[in-house]
Amino acid sequence: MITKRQKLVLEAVILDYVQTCEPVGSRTVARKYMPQVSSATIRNEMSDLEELGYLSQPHVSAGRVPSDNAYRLYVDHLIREGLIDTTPREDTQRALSSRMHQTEDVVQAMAQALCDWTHYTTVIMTPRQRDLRVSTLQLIPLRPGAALLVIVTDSGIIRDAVVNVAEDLDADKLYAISRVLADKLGGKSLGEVQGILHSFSQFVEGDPKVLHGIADLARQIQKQSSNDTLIICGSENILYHPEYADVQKARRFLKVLEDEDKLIRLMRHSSSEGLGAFIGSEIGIADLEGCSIVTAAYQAGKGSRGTVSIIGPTRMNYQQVLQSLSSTADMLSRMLRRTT
Amino acid sequence: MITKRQKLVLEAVILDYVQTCEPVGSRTVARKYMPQVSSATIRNEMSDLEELGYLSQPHVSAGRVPSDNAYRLYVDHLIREGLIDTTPREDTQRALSSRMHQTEDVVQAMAQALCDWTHYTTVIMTPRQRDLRVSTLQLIPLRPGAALLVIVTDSGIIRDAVVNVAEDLDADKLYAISRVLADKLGGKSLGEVQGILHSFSQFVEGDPKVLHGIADLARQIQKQSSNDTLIICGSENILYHPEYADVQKARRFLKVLEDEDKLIRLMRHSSSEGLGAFIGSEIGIADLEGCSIVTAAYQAGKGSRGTVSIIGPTRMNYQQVLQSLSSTADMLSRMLRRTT
DNA sequence: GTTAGCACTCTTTCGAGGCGAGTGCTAAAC
DNA sequence: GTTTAGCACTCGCCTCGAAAGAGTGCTAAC
Repeated sequence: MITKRQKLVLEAVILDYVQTCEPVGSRTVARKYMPQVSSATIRNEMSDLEELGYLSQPHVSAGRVPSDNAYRLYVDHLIREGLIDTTPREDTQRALSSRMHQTEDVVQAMAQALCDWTHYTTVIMTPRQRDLRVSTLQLIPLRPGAALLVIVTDSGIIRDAVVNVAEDLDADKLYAISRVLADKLGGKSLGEVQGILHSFSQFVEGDPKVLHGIADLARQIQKQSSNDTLIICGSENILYHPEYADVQKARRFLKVLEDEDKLIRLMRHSSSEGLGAFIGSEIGIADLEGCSIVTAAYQAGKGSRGTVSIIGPTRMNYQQVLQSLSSTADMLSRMLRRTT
Repeated sequence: MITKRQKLVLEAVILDYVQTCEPVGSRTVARKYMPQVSSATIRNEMSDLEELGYLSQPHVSAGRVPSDNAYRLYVDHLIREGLIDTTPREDTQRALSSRMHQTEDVVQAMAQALCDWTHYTTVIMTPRQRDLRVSTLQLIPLRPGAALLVIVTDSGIIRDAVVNVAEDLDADKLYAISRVLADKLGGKSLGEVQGILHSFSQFVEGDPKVLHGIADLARQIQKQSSNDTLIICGSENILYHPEYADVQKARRFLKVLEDEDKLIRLMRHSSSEGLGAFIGSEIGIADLEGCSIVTAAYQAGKGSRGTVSIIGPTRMNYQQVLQSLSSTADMLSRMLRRTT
């Protein structure tokens, strides 16, 4: 077990290291954080903390650097002790109040606010679309043989896809079909919609071209609903941090952000609700060595969960990040419930 | 006037410098590009070229580096002599053939292909939306008092906006209104639509709430149509180039790309048709020092012009870039004409 | 248990010296 | 008159070594 004073020393090291990105020496801790004891005492404590695996020395005559374990302890402490204040920041609220109606614009704006404020990279995953429920849908004529299918879901997310339809369908006929479809499909999740559409094409009698159109539509929905959407914002922020003074490293970081599938898999693994964090090697991606990912889950409609997360160097201001994420997730949940 | 052989030397310096990013010495030019003459001869030519302002030396015992003027000469030469082959690359065609119907997806895919292939940053400006013509439109009920307006334009670009409508309008009523509106507005440009809608709200008698909805709609269209859209792709590619080994510089570069307004103004100034280039200081943005922007214009529908451009270090493979841009613009023009 | 003192280690910084690349100039050759 | 060989000169870059500085661990005293 770790003593009270060791905790204090550890916290001091973390705070100072987060600020300066330089190994922290015993004298610094004593002077800036714990003036009541001498540097020699701190030195002893630090030596013990190193043995416990919470600190390490880049080299023998340098100060100490917190380990992944140290950050873990610190973050768990922050979360458990409820030191996170979810009051949203002013500018996030301003972004929201500028009366944007369309969900995805709002999410985009929040991502932007988040990464402006934290100077890290923001990734928001919108919920798996198969879990979204159809609120209404409509077919709009584009050109002979093609129509635009617009699906409005319960959380306000709008999806559109171009589908092939029979050549002879005009606007009125498409509208009639839309009404029937909307009637049958309203309230169903996008996942269910596929199955229903397939059974349609087996049982309904009618123009084979229309049936072809319906199958096409099912396929499009399948395609649309099977992937979650990621909104990535401020990836260039990584260049602000001295850990990434090496361009090679920055490039590898940005490369990972391009691989959306990998990120999505990662986000899905994050703690099922509330706040969570992957610290350093916990991420399990070699190219993200030295990074942490902090995530917060939000609810969109019933049962479908999205995450909002921040990726930055392990040496990260966890307090600030947890706070921002927490309030953002909170607002997102409230917003997306509102439109249900 | 510049002699034939000076041109050859200049071209050799440019080609070698573009490849290596190192000052080019006389011996290198003689050995690799002009084995028929000696390095001393090249040395004399280079000295003259420096006097003419086409070459410069980073320091006295280094090789020569081409100046902005040199690139200008070279690019003008390439364009004027018709050395640009517009045959599209295979993978660009593949991206297109993967049957994407929606214009914006196609444009996105082309941007991606372009920056994968060139390793520079691609910026595509879609045409000013006020010039787009309405093909059809439809109002879709979202919730009481709000509807989604979907406008399909002649070039296949789809715009949607949430508008406030009277509370008592159900799907059928909205559809009826849509038909009337589509009838009145079809073929008009988005710019004209605003005016027409305003005159509506003065002359049509009816439910004031509907009128309010129409005014709201006009405002939304105004907002949507007044800004051009930029698609930026591969901004992190800049990190691949040794000029940007300095993180500070890379950051400034990425910062400029975030300022869309500035970019749009720049794109608008580019040569009104065909190929054009801003080389180095011609750009006129301090933070883009050492960069060039090459642009190609494309037509989308009648009268509305978009540009596709590539931003990279001044030391850029202009031949390749001009070629890729030219063929991409060509394909875009053809594609967007098709859907008219 | 805490602290002062001190020897020790290791990085960082700075300057000197040598190396190499490339030039400009001169004089000779074509 | 143009081209070429030869040579002295310049200047950036690399390496090496010494000095400085930061921080530790240990010991002995409080």
